[in-house]
Amino acid sequence: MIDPVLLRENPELIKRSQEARGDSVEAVDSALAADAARRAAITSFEALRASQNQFGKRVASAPPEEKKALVAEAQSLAAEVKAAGAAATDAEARFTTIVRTIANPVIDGVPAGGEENFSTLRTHGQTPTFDFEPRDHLELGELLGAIDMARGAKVSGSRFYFLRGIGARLEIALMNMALDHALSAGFVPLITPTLVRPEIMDGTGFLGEHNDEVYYLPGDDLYLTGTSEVALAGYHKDEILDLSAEPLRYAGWSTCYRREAGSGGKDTRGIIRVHQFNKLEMFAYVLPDDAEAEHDRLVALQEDMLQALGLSYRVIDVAAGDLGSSAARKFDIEAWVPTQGAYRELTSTSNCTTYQARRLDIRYRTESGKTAPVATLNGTLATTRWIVALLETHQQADGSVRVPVALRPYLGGLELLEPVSRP
RNA sequence: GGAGACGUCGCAUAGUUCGGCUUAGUGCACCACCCUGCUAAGGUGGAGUGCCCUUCACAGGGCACCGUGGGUUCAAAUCCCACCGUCUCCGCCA
Repeated sequence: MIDPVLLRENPELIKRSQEARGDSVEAVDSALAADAARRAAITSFEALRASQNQFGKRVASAPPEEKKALVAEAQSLAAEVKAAGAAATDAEARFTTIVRTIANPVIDGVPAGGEENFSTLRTHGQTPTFDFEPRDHLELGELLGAIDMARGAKVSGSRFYFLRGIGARLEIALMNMALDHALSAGFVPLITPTLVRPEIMDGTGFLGEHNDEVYYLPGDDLYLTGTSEVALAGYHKDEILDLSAEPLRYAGWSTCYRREAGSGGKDTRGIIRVHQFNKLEMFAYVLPDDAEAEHDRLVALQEDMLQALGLSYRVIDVAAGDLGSSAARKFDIEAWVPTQGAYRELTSTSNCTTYQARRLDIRYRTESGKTAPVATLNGTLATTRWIVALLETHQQADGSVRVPVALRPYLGGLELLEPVSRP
């Protein structure tokens, strides 16, 4: 949720952000009007309530023979209070409904516009070239006995798969490498719940524009999370954190579930876009003033990983219209996928500033002793999808795949993935 | 799944029987000051969260909050209902 004080004091800033995102600018004026109505309703309710409280004291201390008359008098006042209370509640709800449609104001420098309006911050590594016709990740995965899409579909439907043999080991290796990297950067590992309550899902902002993407279990009123960010953000819900010494940093390890509802026909081959995958996610709770520096730090950690794996990539500053409501800025790292001749997203890191924390009521104490919402940030450190870039980038003419040096310790020293005879 | 107990201001608790004397008492911890040659002990005072109003500000006033949400009532921590959570016992269990 945006800061209501900012809304009141600097609506123009929010309007500019809405404009850059391609979201409703009028929503800002509606929210201002709803805020004024809400405050007026609260004020009149509280005045009535105060007089009712006073009256209650008179009734309590009145002699029995006067009580009856006083009670009769109080009844009409009670009705007024009730009506005013209901009006205040309604006005509050209307304000909340409108204000929650307004996305986090983007940070200066974020490019305006939609998906294609990103700006490239930097690229790293030569895009790989081959003196043979490169195989795509699924063909390689099948040769290596690593990926089994057909049986995944048999058991669970399209966009499901089995990782087997070296494929399964590869994923575990990647996750462990990422975990070690996170540990050395001071992150606390957390294996998170993947089923969460509605208020947690809602608090993290995933029931808004991502609603169609989320698996829901009506029998239990629980949601399957599409990223451990949800549980990691919910972890400190309703708490006042001490961030004075240093930020709280967590590395969440979880399976992620996504319906991929709007992506029919897109990326149907292989494990690029699937309903279930594993991810190691970084999450940081920091003081608002430190958020941008932390954001840079998260990207740097991601780049370390991609560089260690010998992948060619670019870092992009995602355009305002492609941000998602909670993020004030988002950096994606996209790795080169040779057979697609394109960069594909491997990581994403968002600075949600105080937007997510305000909804989840996660605060810290300022120097004056007041409470204020913290800033939250999140970012990918490894996912199943990385296998795609890894296999394609390091493949050789015979279908074997070289293992990057940094990954070898996680595969028992294995240097080469070789085709198996019996897939 | 069944039966029962419980959920109060950071922690521990009182208050719930019989609704108003609760602006929720007490102890510990915390902060400030006082006192004592130092320390310990003691004394006095302060202190929660959110929102609204007045104010340049300092500050002041008000409303709400006793797990959450409803209800009854002139009035709810207290009565009623639902839900959530914790614990105990029983049942079930890949």
